[in-house]
Amino acid sequence: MNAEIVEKLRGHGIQPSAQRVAVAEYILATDEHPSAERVLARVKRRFPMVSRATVYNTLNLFVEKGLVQQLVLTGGRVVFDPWVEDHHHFIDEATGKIHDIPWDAIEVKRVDRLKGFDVRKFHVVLKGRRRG
Amino acid sequence: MNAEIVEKLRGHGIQPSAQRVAVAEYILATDEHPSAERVLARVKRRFPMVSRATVYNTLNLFVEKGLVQQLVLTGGRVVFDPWVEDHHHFIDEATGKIHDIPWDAIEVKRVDRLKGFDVRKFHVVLKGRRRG
DNA sequence: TATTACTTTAGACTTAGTCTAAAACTTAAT
DNA sequence: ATTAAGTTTTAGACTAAGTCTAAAGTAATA
Repeated sequence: MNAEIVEKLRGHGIQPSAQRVAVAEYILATDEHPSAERVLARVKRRFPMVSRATVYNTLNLFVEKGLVQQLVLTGGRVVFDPWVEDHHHFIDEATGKIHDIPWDAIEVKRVDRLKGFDVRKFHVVLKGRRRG
Repeated sequence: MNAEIVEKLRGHGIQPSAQRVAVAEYILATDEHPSAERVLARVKRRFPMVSRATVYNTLNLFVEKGLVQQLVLTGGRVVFDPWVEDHHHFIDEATGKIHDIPWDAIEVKRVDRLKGFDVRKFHVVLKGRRRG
C-alpha cells in the first residue's frame, strides 16, 4: 500500500481503504482526464471484484474533499482531473484527448465587469488540433 | 405551420416536417439552453405522440446542419443553444441556469500563442451567481 | 399514378450513474 | 482481547438519457 497516497488521502479527510488507494493511485498519476468508467476499468485490473458503486462513490468523495476536480467538457462525459488549481483546457478534436493549459498561458480580461453576474470561477475551453 | 421556420430549415438544407418545425419553433426561440429531454417534453405538448428518437434525431440534425449549437457545460448534460455565433457562457450555480455572454464582453489574449496547439475555437465558461 | 427516398414511430437496447440492503472491514470503547 | 459503533464495499437492481431497429407513414420524383 502506497504510504504517500495514504497520507494524501488522510490529509484530505478521507479514510484510506485498499480500493480508495487503488483509485487514487491511478487518478492522481494520470493526465488522461478519465471518465468514471475508465477509472473503473483501470482499477479492475488490480481489483477484479471492485464494484462500480465503490468506484463512483470514491470518485465523488475525492471531488467533494477537493482531491480531484470534476469537469464536463465534451460529449456529455464527466471526467476527472487531478489538477485542482485553476487552469484551462484544450480538447483535441481529432482524438478527443483533453490537455491541461496553464492558467497564465492565456490572458482573460474584463471578467469582473460583467453586468449582473458575480463570477466565482472561470476558465477557457479551447478546441482544435494538437500539433504533431 | 410557421412559414418563417420552414424557410429557415430549408435554408439549412433541412426537410421541414411537422415535427421538425415544432422542435425548431421551441429551440430557436428559447434562451433556456434546454436538454434533449426538455425539448422532448415541450414538443410533446403539441405532439403527444412524437417519439423520443424523432426529437433526438432532429436535434442532432440541427446541430449537424449548423442551425443550433450543442454544448456540454455542466453536470454531464448536453444542451442546445440557438446562438451559433461565438459567445461565452455563465452558469448560475444556484439555479443551474446557463446565460449567454456576448463575445466582446470578455477579452481573451494569447490564445494563438499556445505551443503545440492549433486553436480552432474557444470560449470562456464562467460560474458564479446571477446578481438579483 | 407508381416508385423512390425520406421521416417517424414504438419499443427494445445500451451505458453510465445511483440506490439498496447486507456483508465486510475499521475504529473506538470497554 | 472482545464488543460495539461506524464506515466501506459488494452485488445486483434501478433509472434516465441517448441510440438502434424494422416497419409504417409521408414527401418527392419520374
